[in-house]
Amino acid sequence: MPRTGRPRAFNRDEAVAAAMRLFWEHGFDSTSLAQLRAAMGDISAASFYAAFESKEALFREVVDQYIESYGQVSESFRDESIPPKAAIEQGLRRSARMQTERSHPLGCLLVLSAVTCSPEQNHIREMLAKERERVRSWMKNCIERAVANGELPDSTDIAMLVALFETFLQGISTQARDHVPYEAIDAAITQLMSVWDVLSAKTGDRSKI
Amino acid sequence: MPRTGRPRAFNRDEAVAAAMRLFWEHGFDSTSLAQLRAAMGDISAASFYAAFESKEALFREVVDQYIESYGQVSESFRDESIPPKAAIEQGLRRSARMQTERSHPLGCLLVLSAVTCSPEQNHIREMLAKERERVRSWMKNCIERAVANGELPDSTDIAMLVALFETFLQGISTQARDHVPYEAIDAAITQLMSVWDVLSAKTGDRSKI
DNA sequence: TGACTTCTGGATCGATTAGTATAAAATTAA
DNA sequence: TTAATTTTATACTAATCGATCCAGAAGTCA
Repeated sequence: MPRTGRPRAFNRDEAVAAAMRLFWEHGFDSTSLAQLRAAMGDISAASFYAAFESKEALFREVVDQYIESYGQVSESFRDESIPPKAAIEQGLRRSARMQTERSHPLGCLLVLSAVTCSPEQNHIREMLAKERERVRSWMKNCIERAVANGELPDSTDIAMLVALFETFLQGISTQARDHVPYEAIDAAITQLMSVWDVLSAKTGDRSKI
Repeated sequence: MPRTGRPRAFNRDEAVAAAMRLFWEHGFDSTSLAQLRAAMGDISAASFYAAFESKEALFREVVDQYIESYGQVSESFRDESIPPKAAIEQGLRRSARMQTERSHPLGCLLVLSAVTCSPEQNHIREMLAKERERVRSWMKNCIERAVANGELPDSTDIAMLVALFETFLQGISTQARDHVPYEAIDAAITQLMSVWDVLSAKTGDRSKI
């Protein structure tokens, strides 16, 4: 926030939002500086590099912004104010809804925008992998909480359940890209959650002993 | 197959296999001609274009080759010689195993190599989307067969079940890239298939009326 | 006003992009 | 041996890549 000097001629936040759209739609590698600058209000290269150090720095900013906005749907997975099963179900439904909205690119930016990239940009890919790992750890904690609560039996294969829900969650991105309607995915979530009941029934049986 | 002329100094099939590795790992856009030529045995640009018209034509050849080799794991979904449930389960398990093998890039080429790309290469993306659509139709036929067989009730929401299994199937690619072990995904498949029993139980109940 | 600070337009950087032109090399067929 | 055919090496396009330089514009502050 400079107090002196010539004021910036474009809105920085809007520019980041426009960049997010492009990275989300086309991925990091396939989004060019020329495209970015055009979408950010036809700003010059000098203006771009003055405001955002580099393409990579802008992308990191976009990822942060994504996590704080659209990515909030994943917060359900670590919401301990609701029961574990409801947390997972809500997280899945909100993710499916968000990723199929037509007001922005389809799918999840964290899954799609650098799942493949050139060897030089491998750290970008790893950065997104770390973000996915964060969500995975929330999911794991959520299921561990269910076991601790007695909702799921002690014998529950936690890694298996994490893989089950995470695989589905990540699959939503490609499904959304393939224009599978929200309603179909939402109905699939309902069905997917029935495995929770299959597992929890075992605890219920044991409690009757 | 030319009968005359100077013989090709490199093995065409091996070159396509090497190109497949690169496209699989880095995606269409992020794989450069220079990388391709280096991996294909340090062939010259002239040799490349003489043997494979263009980067795009090579990619199409790679996709065909992929479908006829690694992609065969999806054939289970349209194998009518085994019951529908077994067909889906086998397709998922084989896909998970293939995609987690370390002898080649992780995940599925059809899902990963052009899920994002530049606007100019959108037809490449659509080409892969069509291939995924083919698999989706096999899955749909498979489930329709189960309904026809009475394995699943007439009331079964087919689009929902297709979405359930397809979302999981496509999610395997990202899971594999994130180094989730095969064992976890395989165990998740076992659990996922339990929803089939939940649904088929309804038919079973009705048959007892 | 003038000093200071920041941003912008425009030209440009070297490197890399996919793809080509040309002619020699290496083969088969006549 | 010669003609026809195909691949090769080498050099080279024009365009684009991300990024930089510099001079001037447009502000704030003393």
